[in-house]
Order: sequence, then structure tokens, then C-alpha cells
Amino acid sequence: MKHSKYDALKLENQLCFPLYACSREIVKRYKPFLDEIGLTYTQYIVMMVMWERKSVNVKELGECLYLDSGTLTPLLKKLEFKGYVTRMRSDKDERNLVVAITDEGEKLKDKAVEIPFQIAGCTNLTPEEGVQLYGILYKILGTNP
Amino acid sequence: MKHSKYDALKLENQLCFPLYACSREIVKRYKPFLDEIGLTYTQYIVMMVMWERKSVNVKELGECLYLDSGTLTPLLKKLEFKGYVTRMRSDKDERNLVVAITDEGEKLKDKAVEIPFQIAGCTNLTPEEGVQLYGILYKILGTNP
DNA sequence: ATAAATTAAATTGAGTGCAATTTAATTATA
DNA sequence: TATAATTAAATTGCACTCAATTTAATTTAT
Repeated sequence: MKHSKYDALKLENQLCFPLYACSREIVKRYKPFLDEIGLTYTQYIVMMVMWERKSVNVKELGECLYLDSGTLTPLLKKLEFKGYVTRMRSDKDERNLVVAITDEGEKLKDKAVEIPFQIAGCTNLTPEEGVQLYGILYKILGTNP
Repeated sequence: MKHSKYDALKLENQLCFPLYACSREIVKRYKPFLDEIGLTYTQYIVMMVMWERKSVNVKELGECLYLDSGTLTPLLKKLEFKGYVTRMRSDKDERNLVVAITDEGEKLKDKAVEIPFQIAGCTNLTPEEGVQLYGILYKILGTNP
């Protein structure tokens, strides 16, 4: 096998590329299930936070999801329009926007609860591989660049 | 620890979420290096294919990168405008668009060759973890949903 | 040979992502 | 206490990403 100083530039020698491709691939596999409840993938993970926390401000949401207000502001307006959350400035500090789940949003949880089980079979990872992957990904996320 | 039937909907119990977050995080870490050569991450992986293959059609490129013409067509027009590739219909089959690297595109490779080494230190994974991650990601990509 | 089916790109439109800037509110400081 | 610095969202603008449709070329089936 011939070597060149350019080997490091080959797609097959990258870790970033399969990570990027895999991420998009998995989101694509969620789509048919998310379509049934009318959410995009990003809206779904926002709702996951809402189902757990009931009420958060945009900053906290951004910290949970690694997203900023440029992404979240229009997305939250859509979720508000669909009736799943409310958006109100905080009384204590009017810079903060409090996002709170509605009854409709709570109801959606009962439809969404099936999704993790429906999606479970869509990769062929062993439980050990799942655990490994989880650990490695969070190790990367924990690294300050 | 209390359990609920909604546990599977918690963000911390998802594999897809850290994958999605990690992918975006890594692309973000490439940005300062890619800025120096004036490419976006997606343009960079397209150029990686071009540096290896010299000439491909859009379909092949899409298969390599898991992207479709909706993403590739405008992106390739930008790379053509920058002078790194040419775009020409195939003589044999005019449905195919042949994308070929230019001399300018080849020159860019010498600037880009440093990037994999500059980026190498940006995660704290052990070599074993890198290999594990690589294997697991390609296992997922190889799964037909 | 011609019509029907298939294929490859391009186009369209909705929805992110994100860097950079702006606006408004709050806090820290001279 | 005015002013400066900081903070939280919103806004702006550019670049994807992808489903669905359209257009044009080629194959297949009649």
C-alpha cells in the first residue's frame, strides 16, 4: 500500500465525516415517526426538554441542546403557534423569555412516548456498542476545545 | 430512583441526541481552520472527494457523502465560482454532470493538508476510543433502516 | 420504432444552524 | 447615581439539508 503525505485528507481516514453522516442518517430515520406527531427532529428534542422541565428560559434551553437563540427563537415561535408552549418575558428579569409547556404540549407526550421504542430497532448496535458510543460522544461533548 | 413510562423520552436516555450535538460541535471546531482556506465544512468534504477522485458525477458524490442534488448543486456552483472545480455534462450520457478538479483545486490541497493535524488535538479521545467510535459509526451507516 | 418507465440534475420551499449585530434590561463601577 | 459593561433574546444574512417536484435524457417494453 502506497503512502502519501495527503493520506490524512482522505475521507476514509476521518472521524468527523462518519459522525456527520451518521447524525443526519439517524435524524432521517426518525422522520416517519415524527411526521405522525407533526414535529421536526429539532422541535422534538426541544419538546423533550419541555416534557422534563415544564418551564425553561431560552438560555437554559440553548445550554441543554447546544443551540442558540438564532435557531431557537423561530423554532419556539412555531411550537407556540402549534399550541405546545407559551412564551412570556420573566417578571423578575425581563431579559429572560420563559418558555412553558401547555396542556396540549403535555398531551403530545403520550403520543411521543412510543417513538423511542419504534426507533430502537433501527440500528444494529449491540447493547455494549450503544453504551460505548454514548460514553465516547459525551466525552467529546465534555471537552472544551 | 423513581421510574416512569416516560423515561425513554428523556434527553439523557437518547443516543441520537449526543450524536447530533457532537456532529455539530466537531464541525464548529473545524471552522477556524476552514476559514483560513475559505471553505465551509461541507465544501471541505466535497473537496476531499475531489482530491482523491479528480473527477466524479453528482450521483457518485452524493453516494460518497450521503447528500443529494438539492444540497450538492448549489454547493458545486459555489466551488466552480471559486475556481476549484469545473462542471460539465457528460458526452456519453448527458443526464450526468461531471465535476472535475482544477489546478487551483489541486493547489488548495497543499493548504488543506495541515488541517487534519491541526484538528487532531481537539478531542480527548484515546486511540482505542477513536477506533471504537469509527467502527460503530460505520456499522450504523451500513445498516439499511 | 414508439410509448412508458426510469434515471440524473436542477429547482422549490420549509426548516434549521450559526456568526455577527442589534435591542433592551440589568448589573457593576467610577 | 450616572455611566460603562454585561447579559438575554431577537434579528439578519448566509449556507446548508432534505422532501417533493420538474425537466431532460436514456432505457425498457410493447
